[in-house]
Amino acid sequence: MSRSRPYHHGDLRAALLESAERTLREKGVASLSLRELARETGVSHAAPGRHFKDKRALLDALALAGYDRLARALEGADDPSLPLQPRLTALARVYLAFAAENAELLALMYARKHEPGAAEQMAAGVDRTVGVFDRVIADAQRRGEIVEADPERLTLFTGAALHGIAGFTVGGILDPAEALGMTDDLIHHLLHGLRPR
Amino acid sequence: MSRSRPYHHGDLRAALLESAERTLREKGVASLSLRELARETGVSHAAPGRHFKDKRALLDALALAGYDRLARALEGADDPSLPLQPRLTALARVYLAFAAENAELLALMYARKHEPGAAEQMAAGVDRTVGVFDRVIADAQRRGEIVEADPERLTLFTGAALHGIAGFTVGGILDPAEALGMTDDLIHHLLHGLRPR
DNA sequence: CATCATTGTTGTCATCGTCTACTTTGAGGT
DNA sequence: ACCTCAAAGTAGACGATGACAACAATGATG
Repeated sequence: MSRSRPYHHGDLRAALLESAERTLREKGVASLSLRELARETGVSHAAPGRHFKDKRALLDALALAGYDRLARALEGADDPSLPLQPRLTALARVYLAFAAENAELLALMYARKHEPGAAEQMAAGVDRTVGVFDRVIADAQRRGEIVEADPERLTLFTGAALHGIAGFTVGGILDPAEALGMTDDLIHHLLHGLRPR
Repeated sequence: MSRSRPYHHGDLRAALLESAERTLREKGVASLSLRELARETGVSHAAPGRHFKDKRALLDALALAGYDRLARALEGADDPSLPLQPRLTALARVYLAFAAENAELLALMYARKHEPGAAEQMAAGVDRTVGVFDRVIADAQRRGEIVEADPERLTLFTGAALHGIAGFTVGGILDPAEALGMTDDLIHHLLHGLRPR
């Protein structure tokens, strides 16, 4: 007796998200279709509509989950007892590794277009990620390890340096492994500047 | 007598590209359809196929044109007689302004997926853009204005800082005007580092 | 002026996202 | 134990899209 799948899936929402992330990783966002997703999951083509109002809603959910994973990884890798340079280098490595392993997802996370409601949640995700770096900068400034200047701006610049390198790897301009390999150097130049001392 | 348009358009390819870029700027890449483009241009839905094998081929052409404009702007703004800091600041301003005015296009330019053939041309576009910064760094290093280190890597880091900020504005995290306003500061910190001297 | 590659056109196809109407299911109240 | 009913799934339809094929107009070249 082919015990055909029960009418109700159980946790279709999670299954869809999981399948979507795999497709995203393997074939890119362009070839991610709700119908194909439904097929893979063994439900009808309209079933995803019960859990995601839109295709964008699904992508937003994916991005949100991405922010959560990234923030967790960063928070887990932050050791406040370390001096500035090694502390920041460790975080940079985590960020660049995440970028290398989740290139398409990261693009989604930083994408402009979101569902009206999700924009705020997205901002929260950004804040949580940025928060880690904020603390590092603030701590360092308190210890006099960093120049006196608007800390928010310093965080932004630090983030920009990382995000820029990540963007190069995502775009295929830079090999991910190579990017990881130059992390030490990147943080060194960020802290010491390009000018001779 | 409605002198109906001649059978041959004259320069459909250029017209399509122009129309495509306007749509890209106004409504984003997601709502850019070949058929809609054909309608706007007053040709049949299959006509674009004569000039662009693919939708991606059109997007690639758009990106290529973008690289050309960006490189021109940078090359035009580079004044080799200036000392490092103002020279680099001027270039940074041009880059950030381009990013602000061509957000969607820039995303296309840095996109991963390109038509097999176009990838090399794309790389050439990157090289030309990077070349400007390469020269600045090399000149400065020759004059001792910059630390002794692999110049290619220094260029990469400089580009990363800029690209990161640009990415933030493209993603809507940072206001374009605000980004432009902090250009001086950005270059200052890039050159002098975050550590106190 | 005949030829014929270019550049258009029309028609068709599979796929997609979304909507609506219908069906199955199972949890909660009585 | 039964009823009710909202949640979650299904089937079918619609309009739009990208791609392709077969055909038609055009105009440059010989």
